[in-house]
Amino acid sequence: MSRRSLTQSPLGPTNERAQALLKTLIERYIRDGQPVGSRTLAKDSGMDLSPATVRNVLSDLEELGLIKAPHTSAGRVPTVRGYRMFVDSLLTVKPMRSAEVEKIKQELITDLSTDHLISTASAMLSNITGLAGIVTIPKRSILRLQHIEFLRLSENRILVILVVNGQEVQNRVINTERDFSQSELQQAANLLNAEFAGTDLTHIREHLFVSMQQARDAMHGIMHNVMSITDKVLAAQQRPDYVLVGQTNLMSYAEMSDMDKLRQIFDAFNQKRDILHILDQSIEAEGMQIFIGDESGYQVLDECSVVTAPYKVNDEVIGVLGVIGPTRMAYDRVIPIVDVTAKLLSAVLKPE
Amino acid sequence: MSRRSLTQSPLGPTNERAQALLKTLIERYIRDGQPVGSRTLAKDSGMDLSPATVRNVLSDLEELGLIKAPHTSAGRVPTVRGYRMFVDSLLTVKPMRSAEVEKIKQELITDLSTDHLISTASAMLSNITGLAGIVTIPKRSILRLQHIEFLRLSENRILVILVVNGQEVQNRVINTERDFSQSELQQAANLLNAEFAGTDLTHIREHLFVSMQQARDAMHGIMHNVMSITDKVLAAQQRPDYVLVGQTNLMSYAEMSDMDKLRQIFDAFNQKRDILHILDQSIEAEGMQIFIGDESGYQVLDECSVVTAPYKVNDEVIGVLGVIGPTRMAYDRVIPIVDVTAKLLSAVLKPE
DNA sequence: TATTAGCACTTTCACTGGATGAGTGCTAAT
DNA sequence: ATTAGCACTCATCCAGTGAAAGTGCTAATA
Repeated sequence: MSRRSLTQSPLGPTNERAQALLKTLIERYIRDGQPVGSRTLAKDSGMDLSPATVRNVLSDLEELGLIKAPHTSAGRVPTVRGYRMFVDSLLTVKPMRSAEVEKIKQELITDLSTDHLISTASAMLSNITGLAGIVTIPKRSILRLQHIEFLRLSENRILVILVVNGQEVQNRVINTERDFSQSELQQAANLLNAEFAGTDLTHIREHLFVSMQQARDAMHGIMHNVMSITDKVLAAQQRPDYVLVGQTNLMSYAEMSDMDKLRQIFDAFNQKRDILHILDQSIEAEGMQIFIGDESGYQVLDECSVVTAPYKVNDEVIGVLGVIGPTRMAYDRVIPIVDVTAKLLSAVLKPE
Repeated sequence: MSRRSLTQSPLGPTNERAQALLKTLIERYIRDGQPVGSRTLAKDSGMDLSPATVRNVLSDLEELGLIKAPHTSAGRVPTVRGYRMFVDSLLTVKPMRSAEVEKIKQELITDLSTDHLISTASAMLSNITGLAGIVTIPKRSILRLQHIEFLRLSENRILVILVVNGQEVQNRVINTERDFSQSELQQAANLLNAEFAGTDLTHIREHLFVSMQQARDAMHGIMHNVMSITDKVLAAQQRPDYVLVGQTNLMSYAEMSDMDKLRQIFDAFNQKRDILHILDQSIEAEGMQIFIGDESGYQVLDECSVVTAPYKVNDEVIGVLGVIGPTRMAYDRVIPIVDVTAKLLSAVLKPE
């Protein structure tokens, strides 16, 4: 009995047929969003089976929790578990058309600043997939100081300009208790540049106190305050963030027609907290991740899937990108797109 | 006959009653979004009139194009012209609660950077009105150079850091034909800082060529290239932009329940072009502006109103803020909120 | 023993035809 | 000038109906 064999060896050769049917069912459902019935599936499968036979198989699949029927006389629809099996073992990915790859490549290499690069990548993802594209701001754990500069804005505010990794500039305004003259600041900057140029920011912080001791003796304690300022600057780490493009694409899908639901999703995008948490998991996994429906652990996204891939510099993961769309997205197309885009972005970000 | 007198002197004392009824009708409609009928209006007006009388007046108002009936047996709904008359001459604004004013003030003064200030202002507008808040990035026409700095990133890329107006920092990466050494750049920066600190950027550009002539003679033409770089930098003006907060608020309104419409509006927000054009008009007008429905000239916004006010520094308009919401927004509450927020933001931005 | 034809059954969907209610415009009375 | 009265119009709700789609089960079949 097919029912028992499927349970016993869900991937075994005995059920090739059941799996093939599951596959075509999901492909069909992804294509046009309608529940798929036995008759349609029998035709679509190309397996010369009668609808009745298909029905038996569908019944088994339903019992396994891979598909379900919205109501008695509708066709079947994949469940989260169904999609999971689909992407894990049934999916045949469609490689990207080389024209598309080329397009992304072109767009990315003509870009200069990191910030703009991120936006472009997000836009590319969104455009090509027709879903929402998302790219996190890279968090460089190796922040090699190239140049630091202090600028006196007013009596108790100092602008700190940090150039790191030969690419990025960070501006931070900090408040101080006492007034520093521009020449004092200049001195401090010179010292720091001489001492720490090319060093990782975290290293600088560690060594700062040692240097501070020496400096105090040598320079009448003037540097003491400056150093503590520097420490302040280094402590203020940038909070994680992302660039999201094309959320309006989601509005085209029927499963998002519920305004309340949609609003909750958009609010989650603005909130950023939950979304970032999902993306974080992809950073940790260091590989592609696919969250289907409520697998993400967030109720709001229970009709959404998230496909992510980390991007790296020097073999270190510094960010994540991906797409967000309805659970019935075209995984076979989307997965390579996300994958390739991550690789391309990694390549472009590679320090020269 | 009331019909004729209304046409002849639309603001005359003869029609105080018609105007009062129009006012209460609109107020009522703004309150609960349902077409208002003669019976309800008769009660609401507090004027001791029979529904029949009210009907006659409504008939007149409809003929004047101030209200219209969605269908025969529905009540009346204000037209754009009706809203226009309402805000122009019938509206009694509700001053903000001082607690709210205080809240905005607190939020704004605890903020440091200009960028963050803009975001906060936008968020405040959105929160208090329950609509979408929008604030343009200030465009300072007086960009007084405080400090310029060149940094060699690679053989043909230079990072330019501009500090202007003692507040803002602008980073620009430019590509050059030939390689400049850091010391060359340092020289150039020193020269520029000595010569132009405190000067307006546009002035600098004008005088740059004169200085260039002199410099060429004096410095063997090394400066020539640097100067042209500087010119390049100054030419690249920042493109206008805005911060929009709370677009999801719009999804609560029944008139936005049409997904297509909503999507078009959101797309317009992302496009930015049309929205910026509307905001520009408020810059030029130098005062509060209210665009009701299609008055904005954009089809997508035909069920939206935009209330804007410019904000200034030193009596010069440098940006616009406002809210976007459905045409039936609570103008009496919204108008003072936008007005006050603009004034508060102006105050906070005042250079020290 | 696996497959299939046949059939009764269920449920959605689209449509229909009142019935209801809200609101209007007109007319005639005040 | 105002108002009561009334016929009329539309949207909305509801129940009912028939068609379409699809299922599960049973019995026949290869």
